[in-house]
Amino acid sequence: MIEKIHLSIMREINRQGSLTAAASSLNLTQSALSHSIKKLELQSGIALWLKDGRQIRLTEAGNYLLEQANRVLPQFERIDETLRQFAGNERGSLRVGMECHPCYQWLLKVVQPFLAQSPGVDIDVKQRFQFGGMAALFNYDIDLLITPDPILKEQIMFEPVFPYELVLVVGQSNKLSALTQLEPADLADQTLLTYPVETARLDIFQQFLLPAKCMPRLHKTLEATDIILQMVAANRGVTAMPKWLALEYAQKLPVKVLRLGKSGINKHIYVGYRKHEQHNTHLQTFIRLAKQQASQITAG
Amino acid sequence: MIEKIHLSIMREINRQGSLTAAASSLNLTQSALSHSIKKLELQSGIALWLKDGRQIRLTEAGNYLLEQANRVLPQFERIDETLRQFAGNERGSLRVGMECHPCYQWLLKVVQPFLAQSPGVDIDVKQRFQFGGMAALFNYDIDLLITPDPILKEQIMFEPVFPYELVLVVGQSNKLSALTQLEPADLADQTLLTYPVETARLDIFQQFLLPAKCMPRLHKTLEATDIILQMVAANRGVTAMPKWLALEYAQKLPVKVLRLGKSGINKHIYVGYRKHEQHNTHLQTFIRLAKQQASQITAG
DNA sequence: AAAATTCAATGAAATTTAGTCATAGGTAGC
DNA sequence: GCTACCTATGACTAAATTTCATTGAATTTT
Repeated sequence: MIEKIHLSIMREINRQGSLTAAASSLNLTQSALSHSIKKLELQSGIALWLKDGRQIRLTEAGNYLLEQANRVLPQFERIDETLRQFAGNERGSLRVGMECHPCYQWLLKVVQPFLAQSPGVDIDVKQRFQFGGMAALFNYDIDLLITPDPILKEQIMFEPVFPYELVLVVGQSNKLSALTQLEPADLADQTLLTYPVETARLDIFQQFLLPAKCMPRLHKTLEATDIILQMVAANRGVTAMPKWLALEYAQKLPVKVLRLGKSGINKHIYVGYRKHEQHNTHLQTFIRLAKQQASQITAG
Repeated sequence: MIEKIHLSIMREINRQGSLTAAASSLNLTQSALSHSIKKLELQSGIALWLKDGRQIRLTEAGNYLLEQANRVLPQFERIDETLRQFAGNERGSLRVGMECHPCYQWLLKVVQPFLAQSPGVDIDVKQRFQFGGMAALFNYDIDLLITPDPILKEQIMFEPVFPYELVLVVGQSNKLSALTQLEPADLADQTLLTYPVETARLDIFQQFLLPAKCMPRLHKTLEATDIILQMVAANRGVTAMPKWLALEYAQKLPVKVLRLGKSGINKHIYVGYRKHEQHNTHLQTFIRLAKQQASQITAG
């Protein structure tokens, strides 16, 4: 069977023009090379060189093997180089899972500087999980989970990166827009618009409506944040979202931002990762950039 | 540096799902494989597998290497297979040199059955030589030389494969067409059409005209046999060619075939090859088919 | 829950392989 | 014919790979 060393030998003898030169170029003695090629020709059962006195000429099979050497060896060199990059943390990918729909805008602002400063590292964002974000983290489907609802587990580490207040957004023509804060009962005659996820994961239900045993008149789900906001602006419903995002929309659309309850619903966005990967460079770079971006938004 | 064995290990562990299974599939002990992968990871400076208890999962770098293994290893398998074909004489190529323009038609009839019976063997025909066919044979530019004029040399072997008579072809409206044979002087008022090669290699000059110190009225050269014959048929000149070929044309065109001199010019086509290659299978196959084809033409 | 089974890791020993050394036989150029 | 250079070969050595024997750990079976 042909081995990589055989291809190297073919190439080097061809480059150098003689066994002796090729041998020293391969850091071998001439003797070693002579033994090697003899064995190679014996094993493959075919002459690769015609040796006429001290001049060496490739046979047809030898020429074929040389061509293959010139084709295959660069592939090995490329593999070596790429592995070196992996080892030097200059290459890799970070698979980010998102359990926080409105965070998408913010994530984009983290991804951009990350890609800029780590040219060899790719980012993949996943938003749908068959068994939830935690399971995805456990199963190595993702490396980082962005979620407002961390589940404490032994092998997973969570860090808060972004404090936010969940607020209600209503159209300016909505009767609620007269208020600055509201109580659960105020939603009894409203249409609530949310992302299409289980109510167990919607804080407006878990932390506001359910404790007060209230429900909105209607609950509709929509995929896209922009469309939800358009609906709210047209007074076709109300929605809950992080204050920083709501304020951004309030600049462009006729909507108003209301506090939920007296002290507001205050939450954090967390990033979670496998504990034993806490020293992963890409992971930490990403988290650092995430916190940085978050503080800019919070401050602004 | 990554070696072929490393790629094989990556692929086999992935295929088999465990070290133990991969080891036996590679005809190694589990221990050997364990040592190998440890060394590989140590050398490359990067973990290729995440080992959680007894279950093995590829890291990102490992997955990359696996992909490369699945890409590169088949190339080695292909190389092995091709070399095996070379060794078994099922592959190769025969570079045929031609110093006999009109033989081209005949050569085609030899090439066809050759290619049919040696599917792995290619034929390359060369007709132009910087320093002549013999030099090409010496320099390994060709493996076989087809020529009517063998030059006897120590290391080159020639065999006659095809006896032929050189005849003159004239148009039916040419005054010479009344004859059945002619003398050198008869060409004194004729235009002679030949291939564009040195007169030293044209037998009509060497063996017919020059000994009698005669010359044709005009000597024109043309590349293509078919065009030469068209010219002859239109009585724009006369030409010399092997009788068997001339007779073929005489069936299709208004031309007549004349003997050159009383007993005609009788020649042989020879094949020459390097003596030490006399047992080369492809060479002998070709020569055998050539003789066979020649005898059919001579008989017919 | 205990026992049995399967799998991977490890150190030491054994084996195989590859390489070196020393030398001989050729070829090309002077 | 001399010299320099190249390749081939056999004996020896060093290095690597592989095996053996054993351990510890994770699953599966009973």
